[in-house]
Amino acid sequence: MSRRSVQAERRQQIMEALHKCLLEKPFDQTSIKDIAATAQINYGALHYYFESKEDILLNYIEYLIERYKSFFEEWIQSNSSSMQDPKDFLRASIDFVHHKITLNQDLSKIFIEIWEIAIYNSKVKEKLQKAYTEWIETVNLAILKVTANKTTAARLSVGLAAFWEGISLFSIILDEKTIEAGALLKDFQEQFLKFL
Amino acid sequence: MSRRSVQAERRQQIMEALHKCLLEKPFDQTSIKDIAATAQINYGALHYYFESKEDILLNYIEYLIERYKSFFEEWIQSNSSSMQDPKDFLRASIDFVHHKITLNQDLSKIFIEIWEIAIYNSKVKEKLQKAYTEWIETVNLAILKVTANKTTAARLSVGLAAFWEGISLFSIILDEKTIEAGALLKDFQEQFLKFL
Amino acid sequence: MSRRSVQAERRQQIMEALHKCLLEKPFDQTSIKDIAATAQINYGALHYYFESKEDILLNYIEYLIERYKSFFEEWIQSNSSSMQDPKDFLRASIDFVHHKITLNQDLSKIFIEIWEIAIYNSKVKEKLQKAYTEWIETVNLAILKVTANKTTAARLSVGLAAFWEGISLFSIILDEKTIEAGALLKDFQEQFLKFL
Amino acid sequence: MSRRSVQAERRQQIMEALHKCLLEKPFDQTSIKDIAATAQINYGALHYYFESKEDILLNYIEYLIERYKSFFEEWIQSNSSSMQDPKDFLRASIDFVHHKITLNQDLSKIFIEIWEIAIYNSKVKEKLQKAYTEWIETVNLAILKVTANKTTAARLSVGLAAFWEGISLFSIILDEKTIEAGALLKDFQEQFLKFL
DNA sequence: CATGAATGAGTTTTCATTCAT
DNA sequence: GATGAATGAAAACTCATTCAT
Repeated sequence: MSRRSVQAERRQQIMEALHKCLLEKPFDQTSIKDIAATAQINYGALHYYFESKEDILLNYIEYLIERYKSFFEEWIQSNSSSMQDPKDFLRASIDFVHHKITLNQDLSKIFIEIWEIAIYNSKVKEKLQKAYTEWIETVNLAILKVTANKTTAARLSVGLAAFWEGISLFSIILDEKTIEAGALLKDFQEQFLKFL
Repeated sequence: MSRRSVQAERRQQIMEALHKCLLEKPFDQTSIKDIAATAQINYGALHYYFESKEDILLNYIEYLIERYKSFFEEWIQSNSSSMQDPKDFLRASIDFVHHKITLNQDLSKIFIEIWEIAIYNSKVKEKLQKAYTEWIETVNLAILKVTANKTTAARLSVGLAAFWEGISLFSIILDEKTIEAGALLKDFQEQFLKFL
Repeated sequence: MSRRSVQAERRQQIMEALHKCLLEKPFDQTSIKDIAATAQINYGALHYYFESKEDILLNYIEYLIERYKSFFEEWIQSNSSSMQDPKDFLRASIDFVHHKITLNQDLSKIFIEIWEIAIYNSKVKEKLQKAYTEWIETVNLAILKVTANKTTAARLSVGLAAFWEGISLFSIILDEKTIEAGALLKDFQEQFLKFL
Repeated sequence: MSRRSVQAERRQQIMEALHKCLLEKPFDQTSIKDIAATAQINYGALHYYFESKEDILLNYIEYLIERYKSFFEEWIQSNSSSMQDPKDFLRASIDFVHHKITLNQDLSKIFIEIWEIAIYNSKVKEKLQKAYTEWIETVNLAILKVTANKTTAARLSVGLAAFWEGISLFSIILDEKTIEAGALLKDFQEQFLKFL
């Protein structure tokens, strides 16, 4: 394997290690040694692949966002041709988001962690801003395939994203009985599609 | 001043100091000395008034929740008599929530901080669960004054709370231009009231 | 009650509180608040009755030694007249020492604590020196009632005291099976009496 | 020097530093910084080589016991062949114990420190139990070479060890004039050998 | 006399980072 | 490139003692 790819491989390992660590402990309480041990890499070497602990985090956030972006795009690619009715396709897309993103508890946990860091760290904040802005725009474009009203689409896309975000939060901390997240999402989805 | 109230006064001071600190730094990066300095209290004394740093946090969360609960209840008390139409009253209540809670940026920041801690700390998680369950129930009762459909009310209350939570998150990090939070909330509010 | 006796009463309470505390924790790990709480006295008041934590300890050591000295002397007083044969009386005295002192586990623990402090604290060391010197002299006088040989008596008294001290140590830490302290003491006692 | 031996070297240094420190101050009053300074090692590094302060102590106790065990065994090795009469050999062995162990004041001090810690710390207690049980067994085996009576040997070995322990205590705190430890030990030794 | 609030030095421990090998 | 030894700042927490009320 070339140097380049050894480097890339190691960085990938470290990203995945941080991902695992964040499921256990907040970033602040995760030590460089924890990450190294999880990645099965010498802890001194982390500073060879990344400048600092913050640098690891910043790269991780990009990695995570990229991962889910391409995950969603791949799904779009492989499903867009199979459905004729744009409304059906929108419904299927929303279903995908619900199950793979909104109700993905690990992901939700990690996103809260990132939101929290973003509040006090402007570099992280920027990355999060960019990601959510793009995400809302993606939703917007999807809606525009079903309605011609730009104002409505813009507003709905923000509202929908916000609603998903809130459900994602609730589904981690509240009892499933209290929120019945799945059914609730389904209900709102139908109302929303009717509305268009 | 009596001993009893010195005690209470100091604890109050400490709560407010932590509040200020959390607007600047995450809890983990806020040292006991930071809190003490902000409260203008000797740092050793913090362990006189509270058992540990975690104890301060737990008390703070209760204090914060209690503060906003009574804030909301007071508003209800002083406005419930002035409005005849329950729908008007619901609209006014929602307006109050939007402006004083959902779009209160300081509060939103601190709540994200608490959410994050809750993920890894079960005591904090319990407190948050209780607070949100009560909050959703409050919203539910308000809705039940306007509709007789219990299932709808239950689901709407969770959905509304989640939507507010999401908007609250977005309003801290995203550009006001992107989300136009105020107008968005207003729009959804009207749709929502029409729906009932 | 007069002031004098209130003062004396409180000091007595504190001595007994320290005694209880030392059965739980070493002196260094016993805080002034622990002692005060055990004595059911305000912790600030301890400095009214004693100058410092060390002062409490010094007084306690004297109190403890005095207590066991008079305990032993009272026994001597009430039993000396009932026995004619000095050898029988010596045997009975040794029995008393074995059961009430050497094999008194609480006392042994506290004495190890005091020995340890004495090594590094000259004031405590002095008190311990005095107490053991007197103790050895008491044993010496008892032996002299049975033998006329002064050199033998002097040497035996030190040896006997040392042996008791060692058994006292062993009986706290080693299994009763390993040392069979009671039987061992009895055995040696008989050898010792035969020897005289 | 290899990494492996740097590790071992440092641990050794730390053990010796604690040994020196314990001659000055009790363990509780010896700070991690004191030990580090004595070992001429950075204080943060102590936690690199040992888990905690208690871990250092536990390792030290093992190190100390091991040191004296092998010290004694080496002496046995090099002297066992030169003496024909087992009684002479026993006498010589006891002489060795008297001078190198019982009357070794530094060692006695440190052992009192360890005894004291053992009372309140079960891990230390275990180590001490094991060490003394082995020690008594060693003495027992030595006596069995001179007498066939197992019960006597067992009892004598405990008694002898206890006596030495007591003399060791006394020799630290009492005046040499009062106890004449050397002569006393010699006397008892002869009585003891006669007895066998 | 009694109370308990306040002080701040001191403790153990953690950890990102550096750097010699 | 890889390793792990070393550094020292900073954290939470404890506590004897003082002193105003």
